[in-house]
Amino acid sequence: MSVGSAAKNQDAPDARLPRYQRLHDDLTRQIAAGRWKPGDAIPPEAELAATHGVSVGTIRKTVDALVAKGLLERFQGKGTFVRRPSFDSSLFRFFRFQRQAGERCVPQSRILKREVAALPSAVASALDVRAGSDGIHLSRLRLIDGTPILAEDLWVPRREFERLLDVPTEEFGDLLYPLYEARCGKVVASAEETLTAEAVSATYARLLRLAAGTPVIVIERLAFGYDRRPLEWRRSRGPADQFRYHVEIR
Amino acid sequence: MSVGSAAKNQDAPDARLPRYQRLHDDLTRQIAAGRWKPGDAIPPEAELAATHGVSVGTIRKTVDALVAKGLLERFQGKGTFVRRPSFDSSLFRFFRFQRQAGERCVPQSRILKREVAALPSAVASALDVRAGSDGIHLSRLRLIDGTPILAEDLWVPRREFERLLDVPTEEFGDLLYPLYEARCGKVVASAEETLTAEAVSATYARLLRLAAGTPVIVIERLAFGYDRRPLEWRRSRGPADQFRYHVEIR
DNA sequence: GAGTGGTCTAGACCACGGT
DNA sequence: CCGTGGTCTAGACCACTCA
Repeated sequence: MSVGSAAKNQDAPDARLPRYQRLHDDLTRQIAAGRWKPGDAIPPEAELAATHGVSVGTIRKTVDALVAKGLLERFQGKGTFVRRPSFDSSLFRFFRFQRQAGERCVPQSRILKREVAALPSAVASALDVRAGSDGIHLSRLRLIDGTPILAEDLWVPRREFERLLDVPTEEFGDLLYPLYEARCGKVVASAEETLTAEAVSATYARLLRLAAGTPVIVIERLAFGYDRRPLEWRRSRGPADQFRYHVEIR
Repeated sequence: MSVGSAAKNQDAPDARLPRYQRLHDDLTRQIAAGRWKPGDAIPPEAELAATHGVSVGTIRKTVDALVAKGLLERFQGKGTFVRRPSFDSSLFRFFRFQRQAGERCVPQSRILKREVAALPSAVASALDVRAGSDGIHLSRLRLIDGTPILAEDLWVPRREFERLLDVPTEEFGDLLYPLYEARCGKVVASAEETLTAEAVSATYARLLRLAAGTPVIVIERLAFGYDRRPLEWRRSRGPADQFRYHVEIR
């Protein structure tokens, strides 16, 4: 009756953890590894229960947690699906550019520079890669109706995003995360942002067409994959009077 | 066998909602009403199950949700307790003033003004009270080591915070939320914040001892009670170079 | 109607905190 | 030791979707 089936897994993940925990890690790993693509349905709960040798209740507890984390999505009568992070909407929830009231739009993107260079040490550290390793650096400007709204500098590790170099920058499109997914198989699932503000520097004043000293919001974002490993670091600046950043606490 | 026991409750809360939902609302209401104070234990799960006529599993599902929402706290072997929102730490997570690295401190508070006046219409609307009703308005300055770090204007509805007028402003202390709780029985449990930035106006430049035009972060906060009803609205301004606001997305 | 998730039950056993 | 929450089960029945 004891659970001790002497199952010595080589990566020793279970040290008498509750089963729903192990299931959680297991499913997370499989999703991160791409066993099911975003939009795919995972097996029905009954099947998962059978294949994992646990009861449906335990499966439900695990899936509940993954749904809460935003990894999965449930639809009664249809199934449980890997969530495609509709990141683009949540990312821009803090802008207040609506053409018509309430309407969202994706700003146009113009790549200003793409280069391969050693990652700045702070960035390498944030991305959790060896100091001094190569990265791809992009500078881009984002505009709405031709008005610059955001100047961005971002880095990704070269090793994992090599294929980004195959695409002409004119063909990058307005959003990068779909490109990461299509070209490099990297799905951005979550992020951490740090906000501050400063008086605009000469460089960015020119880019954003602002008077010297105008306040700009500075947003640093570290984006993570399904497995919570960091993928991309970026710093964005935009005119403060265009920004409202909304947060719920607790 | 049907559940339709023709129970016409006068406030018609249940329109065939799942029981864990009704329990959830029920417990939330009782906590908000102060049946148990922060720090108190609620009855054990078995007892709740018995008194509510549901199984323990259903109680657990409900309590799980309340724990996730931060209303309750569980301790194995001890019980389930109403959480005292240790708001003071989470509220200040965005400052980067540490005297020593990593160390937090509560800024000193100096009340500059207290007055009774009709709530500005935008504030009345945010607080969900009749336009034109009386509010209490406080202006205060918050300092660290004597350096002004934050200038705040805040409003609460007079009706519910009348007793705030009994206390000399010199005795307000450095934190308001504990005062709200002690004097008015109002516990702040959550909040929404909106951030933006602007060039400092003459008034606030003087208060914060900044050069004219220095960028300041502007934080508007709407604070809620356990029952999610708005309690207080405030707007704070502080020098941008003192602020780092950290957020997790998704 | 077959298949899916959604709700709910009644009870077993475990782990922890106090006495 | 007892009372608490923590894990897990096996199965019932409901609600929804889709062919």
